[in-house]
Amino acid sequence: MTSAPEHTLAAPRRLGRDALPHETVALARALIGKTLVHEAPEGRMSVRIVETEAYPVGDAAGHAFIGQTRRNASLFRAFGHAYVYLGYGVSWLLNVSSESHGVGAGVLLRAGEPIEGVDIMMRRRGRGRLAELTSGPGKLCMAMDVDKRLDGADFFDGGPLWLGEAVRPAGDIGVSVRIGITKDAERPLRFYERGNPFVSGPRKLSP
DNA sequence: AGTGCGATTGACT
DNA sequence: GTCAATCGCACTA
Repeated sequence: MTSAPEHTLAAPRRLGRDALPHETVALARALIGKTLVHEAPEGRMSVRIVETEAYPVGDAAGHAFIGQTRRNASLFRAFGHAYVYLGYGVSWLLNVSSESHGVGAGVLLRAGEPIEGVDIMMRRRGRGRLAELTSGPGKLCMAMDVDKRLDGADFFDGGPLWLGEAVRPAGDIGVSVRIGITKDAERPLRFYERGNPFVSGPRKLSP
């Protein structure tokens, strides 16, 4: 054999806590192209992050804006913890806590490009098109088996949910307003990889 | 104890 | 394109 099996090409190394910027908006941008991995009981799944949204300190649209509560407590944990909550009573949504302990801010992971465990994710999502497997925050969590159990998990403590180096460098990064919010709606805090078919939302917002 | 509301999705016209 | 589903949580009383 002259070439390695495809799955070995896709295995990234774990990123350390200080390999990413702790400031919220910088983190949202830096996460584009990085790998999100979940080593779940049913198998290992990973995606290349292609869309994020920043919810910085003092942002009226952020869940931390009202202060720390039971629901948003994970946003106030140290940099690099998972904040998972149920949106619209229907979908789980995954964030990475940013800044430092006691400061409520985070980055929403909105979409990924499937890399490993595509068969597992397709099964979890039911029959559907590959283009819609992980092209939205709720779809991403459904596919990767992320739910309330992972709320508060540390991305950098060697656990099953972690962030890895980029399998392929990020391309041109677009910026737009965030999707589906009404407060502080005009702020350009959504980041996505231009031209990537797995980015969510209206084409209008992702030229 | 009751009320209102989403950082969404998928089904349907 | 429109719109209902669905429920944990924060808030009011």
